[in-house]
Amino acid sequence: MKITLPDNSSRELPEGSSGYDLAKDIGPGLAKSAVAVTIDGVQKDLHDEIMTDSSVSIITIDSDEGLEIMRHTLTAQVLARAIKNLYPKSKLAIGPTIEDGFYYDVESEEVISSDDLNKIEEEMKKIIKSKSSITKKLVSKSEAMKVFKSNKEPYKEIIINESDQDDNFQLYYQEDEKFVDLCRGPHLPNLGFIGSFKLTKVSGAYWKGDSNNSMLTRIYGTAFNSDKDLQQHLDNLEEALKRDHRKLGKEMDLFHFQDEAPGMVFWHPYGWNIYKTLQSFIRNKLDKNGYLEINTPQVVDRKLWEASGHWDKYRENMFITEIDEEHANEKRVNALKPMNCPCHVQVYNQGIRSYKDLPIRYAEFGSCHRYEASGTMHGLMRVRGFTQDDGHIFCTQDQIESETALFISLLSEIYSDLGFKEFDIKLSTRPEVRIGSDEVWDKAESALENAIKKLDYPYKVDEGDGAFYGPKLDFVLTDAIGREWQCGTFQADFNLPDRLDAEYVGEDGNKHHPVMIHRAILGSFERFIGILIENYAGKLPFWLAPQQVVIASIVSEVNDYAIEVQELLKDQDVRAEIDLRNEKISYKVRDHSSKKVPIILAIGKKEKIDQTVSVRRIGSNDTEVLDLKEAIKQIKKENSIQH
RNA sequence: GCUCAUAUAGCUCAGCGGUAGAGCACUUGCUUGGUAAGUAAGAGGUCACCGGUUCAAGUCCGGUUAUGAGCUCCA
Repeated sequence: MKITLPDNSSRELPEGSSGYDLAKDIGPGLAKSAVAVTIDGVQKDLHDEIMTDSSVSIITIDSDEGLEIMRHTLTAQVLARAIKNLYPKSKLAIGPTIEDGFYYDVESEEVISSDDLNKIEEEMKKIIKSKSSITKKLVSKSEAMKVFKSNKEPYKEIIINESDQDDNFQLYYQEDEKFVDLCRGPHLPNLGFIGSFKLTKVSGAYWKGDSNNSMLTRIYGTAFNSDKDLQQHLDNLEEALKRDHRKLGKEMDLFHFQDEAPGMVFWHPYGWNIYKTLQSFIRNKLDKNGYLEINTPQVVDRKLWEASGHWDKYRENMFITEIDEEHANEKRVNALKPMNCPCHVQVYNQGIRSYKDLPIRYAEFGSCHRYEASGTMHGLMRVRGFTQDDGHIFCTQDQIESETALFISLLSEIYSDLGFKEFDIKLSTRPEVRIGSDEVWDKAESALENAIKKLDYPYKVDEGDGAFYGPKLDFVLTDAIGREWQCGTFQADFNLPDRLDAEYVGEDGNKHHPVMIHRAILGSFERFIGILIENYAGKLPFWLAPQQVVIASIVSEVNDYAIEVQELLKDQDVRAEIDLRNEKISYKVRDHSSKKVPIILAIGKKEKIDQTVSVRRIGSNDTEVLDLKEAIKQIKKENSIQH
């Protein structure tokens, strides 16, 4: 039979040859590092027989595919077996690979906690030491069921039962045949290929990811082909930990949380300073882009939420308020707004709108409250009280495309100014359950799509992921360490204007419902500031930094000069502070460096006499002595780059 | 909301049945020092909250609240 290789060359091999035979035929080095094969695009075990002409490529251990197969074997054959050895009563569920690692879900009567990971790792090492080969048997559905019934593995039975295939269930065994796992394969040919690994954490996870199902114990691990790669990965995790905005927020004295108000931020002066700077930056951009800023109530009668549909669909996430009966002369139920949109429609509805008024772009730094489930909160990233850079555009269907284009260019300008040069766009189209005619959806979807195309941005389409009320665009930015954050959103809405009776008088003299577009660029200030802190590891760009310059005196006799420098900087709207403490300069440098102050100006006798300053920038160990006037000029310039 | 873990001084953490500890930060004294921690002394705690076991509970047990890692959720 004829085997075609990836470089389009071909070889003749006898029928029934395996990938291993092929590798051997090509060269001994390849045979040594081969772990699996791809036959006509499908991954197979290295020793699977090939019966017909096909195109085959060998997967080696050092390839990405090989690494993934190694992780897969590690979890399904080694971790699973180790768990069964240590916890014989446990039931195996599933054990897939994930980015950088793998996990295995098991049901266990005994509690397995992170303290037990060492013990499990040791057991895994014992298993690996055997360097056992891995073989498989192909069995029918009924045989597979029999095997796992006798092994008392109910989750495997469920998996087999729910499968639509009747034959070719793959059972993988190690040499001693004391352990068997059901698996789609492929696996390593033997355990000698297992590299360096570490179990990282243990947590709960629902069977099949459904919160109605029972909670299983999930054991996570990470694995690489070499110790070096593993260490690199662990170092990266540590680096991410160093950037944690909750840790930096404490160190930089930006904000805190406390028990009495879970999920609500107590902003400290420096943190609030970042917030204010960011807000005025956004406000300025919105003003220039035709938005009209408004402000609407926080506490609104349930009647409006009933009319908008939130009372029905969103109530479990709403903070509902009641007025103390003793003091109230009327009983009414209010809710803290979880969204601004219904209130924006109320503003729109005051007065009669003409098609000539459209588009109307309302913006609000809308303070919202949502009752998030307790386990979901996470620092500034997921809170219960937050402020959106929210906006609603009321326009005609024909204006959707031009509004989309305007929005995207505003968004990309803002992201770029904030240091995020690239972002991805995701277009979500009509879901199965939706309102509005197909004709309207056609029009709206193509309006969004055309706008992106004309701006020549790449985008992905997520079929069926739109809201029931209209298609949407999501904007995902990538931070300095490669993590993705969905921030911006642009959602057409055919529903709410109708429900809340928003209308305009058209050219034809008749009343029509406008399209309403919900849009945000940052998402929420709280979350975005969290993202900024982590992206910059606390070292915010000069214009965003809460303390921009600290003037540190080296000896007390120059304190008056330090104050003079501070005043000059303050005159230029620079946030400058002085440090006149009776401490050594190295102490002061350490202190302010750890607080991520962008510029430290050290001042001693020499500087006072020469009317200079010694400039030290965060992230640099060098200092530069500059003429005072020149330094102020430079700092002023730096502060104005983004505005 | 679910699983597991955690909660001790302003911060980071040790203590794990027998009268509460360290480092840093803070206050005071000495020190005026040239770019990431000078030095000595002092002050600082209902050991998250409620209950139980015990002669005796930060310490063991139960509950509550919050936090962390995941899961689920985030029209």
